[in-house]
Amino acid sequence: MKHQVNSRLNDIVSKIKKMGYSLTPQRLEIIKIVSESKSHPSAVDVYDKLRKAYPMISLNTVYKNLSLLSSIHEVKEIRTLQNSVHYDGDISLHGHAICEKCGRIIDVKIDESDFKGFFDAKIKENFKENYYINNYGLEFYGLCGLCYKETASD
Amino acid sequence: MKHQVNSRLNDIVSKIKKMGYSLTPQRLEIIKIVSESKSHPSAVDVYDKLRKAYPMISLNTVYKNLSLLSSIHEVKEIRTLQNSVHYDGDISLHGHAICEKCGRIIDVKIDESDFKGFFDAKIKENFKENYYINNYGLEFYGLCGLCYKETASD
DNA sequence: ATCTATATAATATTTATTATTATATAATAT
DNA sequence: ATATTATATAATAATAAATATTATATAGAT
Ligand SMILES: [Mn+2]
Ligand SMILES: [Mn+2]
Ligand SMILES: [Zn+2]
Ligand SMILES: [Zn+2]
Repeated sequence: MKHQVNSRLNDIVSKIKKMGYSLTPQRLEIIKIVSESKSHPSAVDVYDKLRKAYPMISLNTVYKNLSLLSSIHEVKEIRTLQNSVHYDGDISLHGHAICEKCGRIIDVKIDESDFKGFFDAKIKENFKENYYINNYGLEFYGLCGLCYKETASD
Repeated sequence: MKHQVNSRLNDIVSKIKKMGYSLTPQRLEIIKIVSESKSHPSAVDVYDKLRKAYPMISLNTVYKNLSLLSSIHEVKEIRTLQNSVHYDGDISLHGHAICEKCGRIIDVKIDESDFKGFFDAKIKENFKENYYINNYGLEFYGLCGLCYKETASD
């Protein structure tokens, strides 16, 4: 719902400002696109959307800003098997189902209690000392609904 | 121990043959290297090791064979944040801790009961119909022991 | 031994990403 | 407001991993 999207946007924007980065129109637009998207776009996908509002935008600028957002942990990078990086504006706890054929990425719900019961336990038993974990990834590779149907009908 | 490594090698070799692929010396050597390695090598890493025995080996051949092994699910591809593909000859159930600074990949133990309790449950509740999962990924991103120490002493 | 299919090697090309540099704009101070 | 400075953007060039192409070599089959 709109309300949540906006608060997410505000969170990112205020973090950007607090950390001393300037808020340019291009940067704001990139933040909007990536935070509102549900489709895990690549840098080029973001670039293509941007060009409507900013026809002169440089792809480099997109990469720079997505890297910035990633470095402050406001977007998550996802790597599919067709080896380009995709960006997720939803940094909440969840996993991904990645289609090995078409590359489509869809969200997989994980709730907090699952996390406590599994990830947290794994971290505790595997990384006792001198190891700092600040992120996790959970992926299910296979065939998405569409590609599954195609394969079945061969 | 040696015995297990050899049976693993035999498994792959017989699968290769059964599927109708020919077993060339180069291919055998690549299978040996990747199935015996514990360090999750990249294609170039494998290439460099190969050159001792086969100075004329082509990098393309390495890529082709690693892709082949991946396609028959006898090696797993791993992507680090520095965006090159690494190969894991150990296809048993386990996760990876990936260092965001140096890219080092180390194994994280998961036992079968954990898997049943978590992955399997997630698969069942998220992918009811028309979705085929044949692989999973579990990663912990952070700083490895060495990089952690470095950062701490800054 | 010959034939045919497949694998390899050498080379060229593609594609995603990063680096460089010049220009423009935002934040800040005057 | 204007000038100053630091940062961001745009245009361009460079890098590096992976893939495609083609010719040669080799494995497996006849
Ligand atoms: Mn997501
Ligand atoms: Mn491993
Ligand atoms: Zn698909
Ligand atoms: Zn490290």
